[in-house]
Amino acid sequence: MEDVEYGTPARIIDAFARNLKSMKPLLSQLLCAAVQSLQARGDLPADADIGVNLERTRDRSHGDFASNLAMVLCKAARTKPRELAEKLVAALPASEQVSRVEIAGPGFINFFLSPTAYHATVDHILEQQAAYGRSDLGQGKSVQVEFVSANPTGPLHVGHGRGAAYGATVADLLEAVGYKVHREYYVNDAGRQMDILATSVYLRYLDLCGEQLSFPANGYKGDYVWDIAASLHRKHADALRHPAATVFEGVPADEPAGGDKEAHIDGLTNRAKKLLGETRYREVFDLGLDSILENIRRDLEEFGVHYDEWFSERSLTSNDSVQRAIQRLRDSGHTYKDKGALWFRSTDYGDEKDRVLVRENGQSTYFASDIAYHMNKLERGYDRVIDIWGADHHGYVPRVKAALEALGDDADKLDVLLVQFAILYRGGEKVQMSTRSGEFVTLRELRHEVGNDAARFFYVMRKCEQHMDFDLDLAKSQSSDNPVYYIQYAHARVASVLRQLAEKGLTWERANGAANLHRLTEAHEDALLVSLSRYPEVVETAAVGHEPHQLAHFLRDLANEFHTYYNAHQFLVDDKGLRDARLNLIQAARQVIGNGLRLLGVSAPDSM
RNA sequence: GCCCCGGUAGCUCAGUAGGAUAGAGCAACGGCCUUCUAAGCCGUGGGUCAGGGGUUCGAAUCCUCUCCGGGGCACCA
Repeated sequence: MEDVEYGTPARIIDAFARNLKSMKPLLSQLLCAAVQSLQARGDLPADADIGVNLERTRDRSHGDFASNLAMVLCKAARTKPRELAEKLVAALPASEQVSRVEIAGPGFINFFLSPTAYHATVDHILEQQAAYGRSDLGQGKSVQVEFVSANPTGPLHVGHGRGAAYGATVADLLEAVGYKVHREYYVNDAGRQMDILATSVYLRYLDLCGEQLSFPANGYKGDYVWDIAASLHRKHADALRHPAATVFEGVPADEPAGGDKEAHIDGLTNRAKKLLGETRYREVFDLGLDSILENIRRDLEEFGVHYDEWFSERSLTSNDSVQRAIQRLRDSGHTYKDKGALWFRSTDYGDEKDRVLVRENGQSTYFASDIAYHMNKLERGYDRVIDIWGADHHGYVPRVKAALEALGDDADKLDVLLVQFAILYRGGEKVQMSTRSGEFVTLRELRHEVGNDAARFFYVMRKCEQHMDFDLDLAKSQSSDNPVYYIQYAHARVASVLRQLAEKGLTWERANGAANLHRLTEAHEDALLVSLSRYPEVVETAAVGHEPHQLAHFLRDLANEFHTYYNAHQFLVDDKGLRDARLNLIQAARQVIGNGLRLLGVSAPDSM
């Protein structure tokens, strides 16, 4: 290691730095200036690509930030990395925020920040409060985030919960870093599954009327179907009743009777439509749709997951979007007819096989609706479109992208984020679930069991492509083993200290604390200061990478540093200067923990 | 068969666009409460980063092959 004298003061850069909310951009500016001056002297080619080259050090002896710039650019400069590093360091403008610069190892440039820089962070946090950590990285670009979008054929279950928590947090993170976010739920309010729901409701209704019938193998068997049927019966009494024998007349046999369960349920749907007539059938259908959708909305709302728009699939048919999308694909020559169906030649765009747009029976497919929906999204002019799907839909990605390309749209504007399943564990045992039989744990049951805070946090604790083991016992436990309580407790502890202060008849003077920040020289205080200054970087990384787990882990670490500090040092000391400085620091910690938890949709209580 | 995701400490997982000695929490073991909440803190042990080969100054990270686990391959939604 060696110290190198570096350049002339550049007041412009420090003036700029005072307006910055975090330190990393300042150092990037300094490095840029150094590169430019080497370029001006001809020591570096003018087209040298700088890129991202600044990172937090893992080891404090390497300073606060390290840059591998010299190693990256040494080929272009045709010099050894360490020689280039020395030239770069010599060309670095001076800054109040930087106390020392070192060259180390193969050619790392290590930056040691001055205590002033960290003290400025505390001031920033206390001034900006809830705004600390927000940025304008996204520059107001618009992004649409579609998530959950579960079929309204039953209540949300724990699998949807992960998509809900993940999607909501990704959306909030993007908003925090300056994107204009539109949150949307795509309501599959058309199609065969909804017909099956309507038929299931109707059959349960007939049962309530006193008809004897055997419920179809492929019908929806959940209790909520009985509830909807009961509403239907309250409203219409026996007015919609037809003899079971009439309803089942001419319907193909069900599976248990050696028939085809699909043909059986479709046959029942057709009978229901015929016997009830268009209007009354639609009434049954809409009663099912509306009550389930209302249930889903309430569930998500209670979970702290809010939407700007509930987009109806049916609207795509009624306003001819589907027809228009299909027509555009036909006009551009990407379709063909085969076996009575209209096919989209998605294999031209890398899909495994071609896909049907319009079935032999004249009905357009779900895929056709989805093309129209994505066409609609892009027509609305978003800069980016994000779809969050369950991992079981991954095979669907290539064909949607293929369709967008065939339409002449920019498929790269679409990001599809796939969320893996969550497996629940209770008492060390896997909780068995089966959607078919209607035996699944609902999101509501989960929320009631472990609480919203734990559920939100646990769902985003793992990166989305990881299969997740959700430990219900841990989520419920009120101990330090539970990261949610651990973090919330740190927040509450600060509030508690301030209450103690008041009880002792003392007051906290922020300005005095700010003037005494140089008294914070303990190793624990230093560690806390570093973490607090990292927060904006963490939010940006988490937002840009769609990785809420980064924030969850950061908060756990920050809470740990706070608890460690709490145990090692008394805050409410007699020395007023030191006391106020410490109060500034821990209040800043409370603010950052609170800001982070809010982004994750978790509450930050002042007492527990 | 083809495609996607994963394989890091006994368990659950991080590892920030290849970087410096691979980390955390549980679990195990040993300590710390007359003092701001012990819902907390400190210490100890623990690793063939699934395995082989390659790319380069440098690989848990990139390429390739093999093995293991999960998921997907509809004129369903």
